[in-house]
Amino acid sequence: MADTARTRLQQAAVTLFRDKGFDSTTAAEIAALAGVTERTFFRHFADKREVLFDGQAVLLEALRSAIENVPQDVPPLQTLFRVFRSVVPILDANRPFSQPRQAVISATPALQERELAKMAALAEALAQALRGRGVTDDRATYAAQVGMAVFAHVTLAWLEEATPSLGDRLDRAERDLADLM
Amino acid sequence: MADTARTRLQQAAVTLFRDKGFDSTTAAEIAALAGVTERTFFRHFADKREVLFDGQAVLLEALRSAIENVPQDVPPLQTLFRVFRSVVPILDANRPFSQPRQAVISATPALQERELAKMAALAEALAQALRGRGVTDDRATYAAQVGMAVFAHVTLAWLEEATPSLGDRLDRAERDLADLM
DNA sequence: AGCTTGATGTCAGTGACTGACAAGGGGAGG
DNA sequence: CCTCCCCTTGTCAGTCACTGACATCAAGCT
Repeated sequence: MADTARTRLQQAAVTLFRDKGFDSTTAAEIAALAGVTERTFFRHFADKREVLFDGQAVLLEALRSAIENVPQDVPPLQTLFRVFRSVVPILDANRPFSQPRQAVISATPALQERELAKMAALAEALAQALRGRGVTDDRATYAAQVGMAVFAHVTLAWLEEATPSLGDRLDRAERDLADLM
Repeated sequence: MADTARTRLQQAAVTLFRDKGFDSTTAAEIAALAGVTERTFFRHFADKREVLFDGQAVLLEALRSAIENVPQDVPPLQTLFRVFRSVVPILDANRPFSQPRQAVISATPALQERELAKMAALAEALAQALRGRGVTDDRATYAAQVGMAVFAHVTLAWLEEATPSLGDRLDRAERDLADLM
């Protein structure tokens, strides 16, 4: 988290996106506010949207490793809920940063699109992990997608409104899901 | 489906994307092949990707109206599966067009991103419809997302490989889903 | 000191997309 | 038949996202 060009760019981006909106801030403006050139911006981030989606990589690794600590005999969906609960502390710690970021995303269709892509990647990673634990191909896909859908919806609601807590919301979601079947 | 500029643009786009790839075909090339100017392309489609995502609107309406014909007392997920089965004939009829289109999408990350966004919109529409039938807010969201995830996965697999039929695949998916819980 | 490596700056170019304005063609009403 | 109007398209100029090629410069290694 040093004061590197990369992190300055990320902070500048959130600030400008929040103040002027995503569409009407140029990559050059972000770079200027961060004290670098536009070219440097694109060296750090593949495109203008990507500047907001770095945490996903961290989250992905957290989820990947968390899944290892769940006994193999726990059924797939239940496994995922345990994994989600295990990353709650991380999300809690990041809420101050995540909240304004999510506000920007929620206000910008182009960014929501990217977020969906990231969620899909996360879901695919979870599915892979489940397959590694002996879950059938399709079932792993379904479990991962269902899990991610719930996880995304719950965290989004929790970023808009801090209470109830993430844990409580997950409990409730798990019950809702059970009712559904 | 007349021979309008719009449809010519769509056909030209699929052709060129298939032959040269999405990234290395320009909007101007598509327009030229369709016999119009680049400006006309962007009058018909908000952006270069959107030229491939028109059918979604038709599908959405089909799903919307199909849901009306399911008795209110059928539980949510089961409702959705009935709805999906009811649009199978439409999808069957469109397979010749959908298949090459999907091949292009599957080969292009930028297009997959857009497809996810369209699916999310479809899911939201289904959720709305379910809420209109008295399903609780969150449960409607979950049911719709679960349903769409399965529907998307099933149709994708079916576009890659025509047999088993869509109906059979839906049956199997429904069973897989039940197992999951 | 000399060399290498990684991050940054500079510059020129391509292509997606937009706004403003003009032009043509067919249909409705006189 | 003429005229007005609307809808679609063409033209042109401009902004901005993004890229490749090359130069610079500081930090660490030998």
